[in-house]
Amino acid sequence: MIQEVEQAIIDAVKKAFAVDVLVHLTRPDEKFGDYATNTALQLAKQLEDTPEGGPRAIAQAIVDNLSNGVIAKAEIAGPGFINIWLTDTSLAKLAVRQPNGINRGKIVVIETNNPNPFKAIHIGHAFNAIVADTIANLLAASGATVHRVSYHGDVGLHVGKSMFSLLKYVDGNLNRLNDIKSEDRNSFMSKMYADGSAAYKQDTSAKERINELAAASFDRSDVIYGQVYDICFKWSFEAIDGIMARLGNNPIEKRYLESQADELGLQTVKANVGKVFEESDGALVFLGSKYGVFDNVFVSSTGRGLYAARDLGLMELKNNDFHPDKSYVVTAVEQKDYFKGVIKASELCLPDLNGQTTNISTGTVKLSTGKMSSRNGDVLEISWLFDQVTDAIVKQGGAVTEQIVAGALRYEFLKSRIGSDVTFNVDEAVSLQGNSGPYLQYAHARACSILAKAKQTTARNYDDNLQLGERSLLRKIGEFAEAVERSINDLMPHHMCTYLYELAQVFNHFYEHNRVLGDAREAERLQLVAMYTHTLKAGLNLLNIPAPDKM
RNA sequence: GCGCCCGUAGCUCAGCUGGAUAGAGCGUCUGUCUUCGGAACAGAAAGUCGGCGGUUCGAAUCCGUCCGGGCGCACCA
Repeated sequence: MIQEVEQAIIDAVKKAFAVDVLVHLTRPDEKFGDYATNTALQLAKQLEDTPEGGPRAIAQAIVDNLSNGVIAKAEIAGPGFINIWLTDTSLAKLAVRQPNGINRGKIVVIETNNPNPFKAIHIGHAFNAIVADTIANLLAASGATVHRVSYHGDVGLHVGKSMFSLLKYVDGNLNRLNDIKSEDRNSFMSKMYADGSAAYKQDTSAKERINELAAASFDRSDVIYGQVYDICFKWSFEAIDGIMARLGNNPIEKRYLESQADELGLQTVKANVGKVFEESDGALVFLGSKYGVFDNVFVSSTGRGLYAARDLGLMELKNNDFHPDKSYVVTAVEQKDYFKGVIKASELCLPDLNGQTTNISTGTVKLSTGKMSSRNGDVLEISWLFDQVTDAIVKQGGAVTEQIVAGALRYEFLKSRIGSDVTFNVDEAVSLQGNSGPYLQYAHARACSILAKAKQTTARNYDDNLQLGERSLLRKIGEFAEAVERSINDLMPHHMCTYLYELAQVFNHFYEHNRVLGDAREAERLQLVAMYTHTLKAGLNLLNIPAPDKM
């Protein structure tokens, strides 16, 4: 349909001016039609002898030569825009169009969560996980075969810090751990890590001890150490999996651990010393400054592989497991430059993986009180946020369901453009009105309730006789595929949120002003409502937000 | 110091391959309720799009510069 309109304009320009143009259609304000184009304005620049009357005259010539069955009306407006109205039948066809599958046949692997064990899961983790999971959905909607994986730091300094506090707490008696109730474990782990971090900073003997405990995380030969580690490791992943499920994330297919990536990464770095990496102060470093990224240590002077080496190893593991065309890693923006370096290094020593990995960075989640820091224990734990949303629903007088809680949280995190900082406002996250997840869910449930009460389900063709409110709704439904395509092209879920919110607004307006059941146009309107619920649900599904029939 | 990002209504944000009167939500104020679900709808007030300069018929959008804020820059992850 869009191509038909574009072609009609191209043909008209050819007829009137004997030149080829690129036509760019936009979706203008509804009062300006279904599509608009500034082709005449562009043409004014391109044509050597501009006709008398300027862009508006050019637009007139185009409109005069416009002939196409899908266009009902074309008008010239403003400095020379051409506004186009489709026939209602064309609009109805647009409304059932499927998005383009631009990634059909491609294999994609994406990390959809990566909180570290031995630390608390906070809202920053939730934010990243929700964004990554939704991007995975978008990739799947574009036709790709998507493999969801996760990656976690199970070894290293942060483990040493937590183990320092944990071993002190346990003091040889494992029952002390077993006494901690499951709902308290996340904050317990958070405290253990924060205490360990503080000790590391303040106390040099503690620092030495923590370094030993960090090294011990690789072999875990000490019996008590191993037992405490295993218990807390299990707790951590129970918490991670539970929270990811509560957030509505799809399950992962494979979990990677840093301890698994370590050996491969270390080998790769060592095999490329002299070519890609150089020795410096006993460490193996990548001199990224030669390539416009910063210098970074991959292997420490003690010979241990660091985070960067493990990321290299992880790339190889993923490649061996899935042979993907693309691999996405969603991280906080703090790691943006770091990833540029790792990706650059990987291009040099793993040429087969060239162009495979893309780092998508999400903005920093900040609190109104300042930046979150898990080192200081200054974080908003995700369970606390679940409770806040639950309370807000109760206050509203609604029935609390996991679907609404998850919907509220997901939508809040997805509705703004990814990449820039997010100042996290709890009151707004918890809001159920206006531009929010529950608003959309409600708008869905309400429409479903009309359909449930309807007796007839006759399908109708729209013979270019739609009433105003009906046409507005159909027009908006017809933008669905474009919204999906926009989201996929940019890998930006917020485009979908914006569209769905507008769609629900148009429906709510329609709902207030047009009686469906018992009206003379019941059949036509019922069909519209059915198309609307179908579209809204499809959009919410893309965001992994449940669309309940009742709430 | 070097590099990257951000600055749009009181608050939180859309809009950025340049285009029509810069749009939402929250908050504030005013309405709608014998009708399909009021988590709704209708309306009002609120903006030098950080400042200045440039490119252009046309700039929130592109370029330069300054101011303000954030992040990153060698053995943490």
